[in-house]
Amino acid sequence: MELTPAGLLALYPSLAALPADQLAALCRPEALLRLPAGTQLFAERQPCQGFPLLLEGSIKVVKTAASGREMLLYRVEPGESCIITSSCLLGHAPYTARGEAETPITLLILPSPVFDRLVAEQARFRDFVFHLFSERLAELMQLVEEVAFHRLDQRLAKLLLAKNGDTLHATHQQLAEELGSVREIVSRLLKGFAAQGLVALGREQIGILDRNGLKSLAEAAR
Amino acid sequence: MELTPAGLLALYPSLAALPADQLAALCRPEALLRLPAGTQLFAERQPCQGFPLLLEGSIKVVKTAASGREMLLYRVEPGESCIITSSCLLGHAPYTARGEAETPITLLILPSPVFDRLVAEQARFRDFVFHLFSERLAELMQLVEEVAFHRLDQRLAKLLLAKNGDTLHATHQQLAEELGSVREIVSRLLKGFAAQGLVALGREQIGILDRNGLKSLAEAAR
DNA sequence: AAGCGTATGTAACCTGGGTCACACACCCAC
DNA sequence: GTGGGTGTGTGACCCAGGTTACATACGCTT
Repeated sequence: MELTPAGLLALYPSLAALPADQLAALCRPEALLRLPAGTQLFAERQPCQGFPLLLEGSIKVVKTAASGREMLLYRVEPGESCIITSSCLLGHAPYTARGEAETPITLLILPSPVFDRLVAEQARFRDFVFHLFSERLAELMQLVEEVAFHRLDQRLAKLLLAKNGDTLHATHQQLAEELGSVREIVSRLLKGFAAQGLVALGREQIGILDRNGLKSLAEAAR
Repeated sequence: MELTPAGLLALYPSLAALPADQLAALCRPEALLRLPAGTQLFAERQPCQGFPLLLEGSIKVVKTAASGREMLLYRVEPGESCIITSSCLLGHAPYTARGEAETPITLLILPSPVFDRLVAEQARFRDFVFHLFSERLAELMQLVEEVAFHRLDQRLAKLLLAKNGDTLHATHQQLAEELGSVREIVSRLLKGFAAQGLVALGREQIGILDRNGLKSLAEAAR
């Protein structure tokens, strides 16, 4: 991808206040960081030297249990920032989660001084950063509720609905890892869904047959 | 409580950069908000008109399930801010959790303009705010892990250990609500702890007999 | 002391979901 | 073809924890 100032602003309108020359400087190809899928982003807690903006691809943030089971905390998509990475910069908190590139990704690292100046001078950029934080907080609070109070079939149904498109490509193992469960259970539940005509199962793919059915299952009282 | 500038700074050193007169203005008794225990802070999502600093008391932030079961997400203590409240200000995110004064509390609301100016001009205050956010994020991520992967006895043991002091005053119901469980289970587990000589049970109180024992239980592989 | 409200004990039972141990089934490379 | 890797189906079993339904027990008021 060629990154143009206009393209950058389209993803990050809150950068609008940067002078044109600095914007151009950020867009130089050397400023971009391209990493292959599977890269571990902050497992090794290397000190991050800036505020990362995700331009392309997707990052998943994951907790790993002692047993080896995994669970997705959230994803970072283009237009967002991997605030968790920046948090070690901003908040000096040690994080225990793992960040991993789900796809090949392109990052733009806002150097610390640039970030500091933007936050200090640009109310709009500040709002953007605060917004990122509070979105994540809200998401995590929601996740706690779901894990603590909702049954797995409901969470699975919700997960299926969240993927847009009629058919979705994922292994049962991958779904289990998003939910913090194990493959067998996901298979069992999916079989149940299929028996109710909610989905059609195939190797590495799941066809959504009845969105409304799934939705009502996901929202059922208990 | 009489609030003096020195007292305020002791709790919130990051306010050090405020000019003396403004600091004094914040400390006027009229600026303080005193609320009785049990006050609902942002259930009704009244728009918050500033950034709240907690001076005295403690606030609990709680999720309530459809079934009526509750679960503590985190507490806000003096020296912190109820960022979640401020988040609706900063991030415009709708929150679904409930905030409640656990004890009588004293709040100081930083008016929006003062907050904005501090964040814009004072790197130290900015750091403080970012730090609050990232602490909460880390805590919530930890909580997700515990709820998803740890058994209740381990979480209960950890909870008991977290309270300092040898004996702790709480009903089983209250402990259950912190954990997102129910009274009977907490009673059952506590009975087990007592049988192992880890705790001594009494009406509305629990004596910690063997901290190390509890600790090793809390950290056991599974 | 009678009576009520609140905290606790506790047993029987149920169920969701995790574990184990397989059997297949598909796909691709050789 | 054939054989191995990767995904899936499935049944038997187990266990943590939630539900229901009580029985006490303690402490307070009247």
